[in-house]
Amino acid sequence: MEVSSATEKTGLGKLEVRPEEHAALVDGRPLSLTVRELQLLVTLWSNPQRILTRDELHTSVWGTPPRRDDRSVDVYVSRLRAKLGAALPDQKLIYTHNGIGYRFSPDG
Amino acid sequence: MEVSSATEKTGLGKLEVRPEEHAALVDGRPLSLTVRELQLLVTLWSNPQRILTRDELHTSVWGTPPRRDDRSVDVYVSRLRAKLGAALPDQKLIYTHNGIGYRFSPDG
DNA sequence: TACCGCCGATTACAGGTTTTTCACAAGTCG
DNA sequence: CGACTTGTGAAAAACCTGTAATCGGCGGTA
Repeated sequence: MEVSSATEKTGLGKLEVRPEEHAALVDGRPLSLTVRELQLLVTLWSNPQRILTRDELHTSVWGTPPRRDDRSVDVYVSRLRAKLGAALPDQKLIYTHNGIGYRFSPDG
Repeated sequence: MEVSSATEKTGLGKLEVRPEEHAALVDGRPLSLTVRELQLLVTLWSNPQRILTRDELHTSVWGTPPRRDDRSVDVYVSRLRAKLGAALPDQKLIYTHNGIGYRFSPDG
């Protein structure tokens, strides 16, 4: 039985993001992300280890700052987490910073 | 009852594509594909795991980018799926990426 | 402890958009 | 002619999106 070299040691798959190809891949296989989900992932992934505010995220994905009490960012983070979690169990990629926003950290 | 060695374990037949021979075979038996259907299959099959836009697909098969609101690619994907599905039940080969295009993934 | 308010996480839902599929007319070629 | 292919239009189905509603955890306070 063959396992990719990425998984055989760590048990963790590898995430690749390819904005030009409209794709996010886990072990070479594309995830089924919607356009918004991918935009959000690309934004987070482009700023690893950095805490992005909801304002920044909304502006980057939707083009405008969020209206007051807008929860779109949270909802899409949740949807993204669900799909990433299904493809990469045991790997936490998106961290919440209370009162501020979110952070993408590939390493932990 | 005899089954080919390819199917006896997995229940799944094997798809071969031979562009030079203008043929697509399932367990050695040629599918009855039209020229366009075969061109489309070859294009998809040549780019496994890659999301191809309608533009790319139309350009590859028809030689020119699609006109606005052209749904030819969708229609031929549908026809291709029907024939592949008849020959290879329980095998999903062509995935839709909403708002973008299609992807050929032999493995799942 | 019990209660409350605050936030983020998740689920539900309605509207809109995109894709899928079917039917048909026109074209091809023996 | 007869069988088949091709591209288009349109109805039906599937999916995406944004908002609202619900859930759940945590901290403060009495």
